[in-house]
Amino acid sequence: MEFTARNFHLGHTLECGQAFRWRRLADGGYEGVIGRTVVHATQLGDKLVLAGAPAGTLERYFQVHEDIAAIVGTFPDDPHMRRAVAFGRGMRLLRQEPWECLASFICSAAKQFVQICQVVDNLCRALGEPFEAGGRNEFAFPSVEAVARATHGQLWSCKMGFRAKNLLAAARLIDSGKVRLETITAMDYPHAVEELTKLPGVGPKVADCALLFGWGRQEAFPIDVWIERALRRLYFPGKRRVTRRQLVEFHRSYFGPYAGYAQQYLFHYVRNNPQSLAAAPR
DNA sequence: GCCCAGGCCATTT
DNA sequence: AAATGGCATGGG
Repeated sequence: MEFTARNFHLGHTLECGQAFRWRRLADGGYEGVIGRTVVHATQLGDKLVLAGAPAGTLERYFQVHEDIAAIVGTFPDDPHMRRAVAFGRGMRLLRQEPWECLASFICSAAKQFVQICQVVDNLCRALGEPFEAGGRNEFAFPSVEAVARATHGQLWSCKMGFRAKNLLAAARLIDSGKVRLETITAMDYPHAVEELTKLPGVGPKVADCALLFGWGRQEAFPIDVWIERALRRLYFPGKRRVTRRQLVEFHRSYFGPYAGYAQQYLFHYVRNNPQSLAAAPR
């Protein structure tokens, strides 16, 4: 499957920390699992070659239709966002399967990207549906039911530590119908957050990640330690006692209709350029 | 050994 | 509303 996609940067897209099942191959391409398929992705300029899954699946997952230039054009025009956009040019948000995204981010709390990938891989090998691809055994991301029926010990052995009991309890709440992920789509943003945060291990940050990367909700603006640092040091330089509430008010009024996108560009930038936070540039 | 990592939660001020 | 400590694990 071949697409012509302008303003598309596969590397930034797959390595900016939004998805955890991709690995970079020696030839510069990427390989990852979407549903029950292994997908191979490579890029040469505007030419994007995606193989291994039906075209519709790939178009949706990679959001091929999105006009990144137009989205980036809505960002506030300030020095920090200009640098973030210059650094991550072509990065786009994926549309992941909501449960997989939610469960992965439950496992992400206070862990680094590489570690999260390892835990997610452990989880898939332990509880995911096996399938064969290219002569190799691969594993789908485990279903809600598979996780709900697992034992605490099985999750524990995936090296997710204290997150194990949260993931197990969350899967059981969803499996029993007490929290219904299918209802999230129709909810407005505040209700969606309220519903997701009923799940143990899901606070505002994890809920925002799931809503942004799984449900495509642009109002979602995950505030992790890096984004909090970025907001404070870049947009409130030198000010003491900036409250959480002020940060939320600021980002909701400042970043525009694609705030979630802006957040990801900023995150990717500061995460890979820590010096950008050392002394606030003007 | 220490500190921190794409947090959350209960408890305390 | 904000601070604090606990919760597991691994890397610098």
